[in-house]
Amino acid sequence: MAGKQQRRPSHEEAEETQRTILRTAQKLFMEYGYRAVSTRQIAIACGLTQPALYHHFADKKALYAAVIQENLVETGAALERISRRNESVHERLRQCARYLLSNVQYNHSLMFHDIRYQMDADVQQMLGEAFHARMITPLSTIFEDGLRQRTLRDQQHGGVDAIAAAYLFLNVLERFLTSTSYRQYLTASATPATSIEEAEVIVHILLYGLANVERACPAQMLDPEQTE
Amino acid sequence: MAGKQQRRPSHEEAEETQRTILRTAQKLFMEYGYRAVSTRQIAIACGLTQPALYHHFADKKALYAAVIQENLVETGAALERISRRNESVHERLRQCARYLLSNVQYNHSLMFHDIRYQMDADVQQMLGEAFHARMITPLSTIFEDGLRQRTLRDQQHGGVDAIAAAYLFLNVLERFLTSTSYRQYLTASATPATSIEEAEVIVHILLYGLANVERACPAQMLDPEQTE
DNA sequence: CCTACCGATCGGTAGG
DNA sequence: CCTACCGATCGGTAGG
Repeated sequence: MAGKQQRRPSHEEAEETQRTILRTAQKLFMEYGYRAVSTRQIAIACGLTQPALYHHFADKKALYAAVIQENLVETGAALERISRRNESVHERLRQCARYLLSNVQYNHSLMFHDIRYQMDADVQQMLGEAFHARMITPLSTIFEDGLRQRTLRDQQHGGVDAIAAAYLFLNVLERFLTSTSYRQYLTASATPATSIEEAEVIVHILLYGLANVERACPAQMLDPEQTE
Repeated sequence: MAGKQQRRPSHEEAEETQRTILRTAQKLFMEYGYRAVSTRQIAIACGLTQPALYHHFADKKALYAAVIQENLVETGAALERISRRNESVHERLRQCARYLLSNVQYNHSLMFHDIRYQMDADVQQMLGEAFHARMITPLSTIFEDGLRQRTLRDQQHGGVDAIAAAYLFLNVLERFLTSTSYRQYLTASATPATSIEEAEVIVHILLYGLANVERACPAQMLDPEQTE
């Protein structure tokens, strides 16, 4: 197992190959989805033959799980770092939004769909926990700070709990990503925002909403009079 | 072509079969995605053999396009009806949210991904235009009313244009759908909201945000001082 | 609308 | 890490 002369790759080479596979597979899986990417496609993009992949990963599912896991760890580290900074809730959310808009190219919905429908139950469980620990937890600590400081509404005043806020934040972020891509291929409408501007708009809307506060009072809206 | 005795199905039977195929295919495509559903799976669920599908639809892509088209027309009719009512922006958005939460079981991200990566260019174009006409246009007319009345912020005051607002609305809606399903299988956290309650929460957050307005003033946030 | 069948492609294995 | 190859399944067609 220690590495033969020339035919067999050295330990370092094998490790580098593995990193190449992970990086390549990530790009393909995140763009096209699990089923739409074949093992041959990944291998060829890495300069390998298809069976060579099975030297590094047990099967296609294991490769996919490794890709997601690696991604969550990396993104999670960044979000945790930001969430611990000594800055306002608004500023930390803005920084998280910037990070995610710049560095996360994948579609969370697609990823979750693949995890749910293509992975086995044990892997689903594992990746679900990793997602919660790496993405939801750091974001929700920021929202908890806001709830504690009362700069955010609690559930009695039209707000949501910190966990739900974290999900909402991710959803709004992704939404913007997707809506610009809709628009690009639908009408090529002008949306020239940079990630920084986009992050600010998203956080602003999430915190303050679309309503003109001079005109409408949020408090009165909490008791809907179910008229159909 | 006028309909043979017993072997060949009558015109009416053929039409009913076609409706059955559309309904069945819709359920499967919307849940699992285009590639994950085989033509045999659809046929068996309809009580047919796989080649029989090709009597009603040219190929799998044409069937998928017909499913999406039918769906957009139906949903679009409901949204147009609501958008023309003589009620407040808030109330109409609430009703749209209720309708979509109750009647639209599909994942827009998945649908768009499939349209983008599995359909041919001409079908992409057609479905993209249908989506804009049936879903975005009715929603954006409601937001336009709000902008005209100045109950919604314009772009100079931290708002977005009516089209972007419509996309955002759909995104937030879908987000909530997805977040509850994340939570169901992640931690089984308590989120017992009905569609009606959920619709109200979503519209409220979209209009008024998560911030506690007694504490924070949205206006001052419009000039971000790019500190990293 | 069915039986029978095709070529292509898939994930994965044998064996070196 | 390659060559050679397998069984399964896919979308689609022929022909009645």
